Order: sequence, then C-alpha cells, then structure tokens
Amino acid sequence: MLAGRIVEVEAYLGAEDAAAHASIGKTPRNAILFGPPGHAYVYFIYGNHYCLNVSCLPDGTPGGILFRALEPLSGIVEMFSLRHIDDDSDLRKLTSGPGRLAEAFGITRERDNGKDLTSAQSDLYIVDDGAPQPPILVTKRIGITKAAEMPLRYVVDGNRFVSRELKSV
DNA sequence: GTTCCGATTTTCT
DNA sequence: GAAAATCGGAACA
Repeated sequence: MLAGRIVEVEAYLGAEDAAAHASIGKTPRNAILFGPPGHAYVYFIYGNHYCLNVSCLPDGTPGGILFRALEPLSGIVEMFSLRHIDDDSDLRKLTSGPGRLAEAFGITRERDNGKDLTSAQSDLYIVDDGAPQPPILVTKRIGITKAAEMPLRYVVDGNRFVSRELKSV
C-alpha cells in the first residue's frame, strides 16, 4: 500500500490565472478541471513527467490543486522501485517534486486521469489522517512562466520533504 | 499536417 | 547554475 502525506501544493484557477491550463478555456485535456470537485487531473509535461492535480471548484467552474510534494509514509520500497532508484538512503528523492511523486505512485494519465479521489473505493484517493494542522507557509508558485507572482503555493513550514526551491513571498 | 510551447527532472560544468 | 531530454496538446495553415 502506497501512502504519503501532502506537504506542498499549488492552486490553479481559471480565466483570471494565466498560469492555469484552464485559463485558455475548456479543452479535451483540461476538461477535468471544469468538472465536479475531487477528481484527478493528470497531465504529461516536458515529454518526461506526469503531474497530479485535484479539481477543487464546483462543477462548471475551473480550478484545481497541484500536488508538488509528499512525505512518504508507507510502501517506501515500492516507491524506490517505481522511481528506479537503487540508493534508498534519501527519501526526499522519492516525492519531493510534482513529477517525482507521480512516478513514485505509478501515476499515469491513461490510468489515473478522472479518478474520484474522494472515495476509498478508488485505488487512488485522499483521506484525512487526523494529524494536527501544521504551520503553513504561503509562497509564489514555482516553475511557471505566466502569473508567476501570485502567492498560491502552500507548503508545510519546515517539512524536509517539500521540493527544493523555496522563495518567500 | 506542421510548429511551438510547457505547472519538470536530471546531468554536467 | 545552466542546458538537455523529449512527448502531447493547442494553434495555425
């Protein structure tokens, strides 16, 4: 069983957010973002990497959250295997980045796009583990070329599993 | 059908 | 710190 705790996310909106895939309007690729909340939007980027998002706004309103980093909890050995890493000494290599966590969980667009992430019946879903709310730091988003100044990145303050780049607001 | 571009990671200097 | 790798989607013809 693969499991991880979400430690870093970024928000992407609709028309007002030039960096969002949904800002160009509804297309076959981003249709999930326009649908009901709680569904997986998986996209392939730079010819090499998948990234996992969750639609968040009501049906008809585009918007979602990009998972940028997780803290590995269980299935560590399998994650290293999926990431094709032999050196198992550095857990941060597993999920500290959007493309990395997707690979560590074996996520692909074909298999996971559109899945209901709110149902435990699904083989990929989100749950509340009851952990106390950690301190959250808000920063600018990373790796984008448009609307890069918007403070829509949320990270767990001090968590060592967040992706490397840390820019303060 | 062709062209350009990207919400990344890895590798090299 | 900088550049390459490399595929699918969107825009244009």
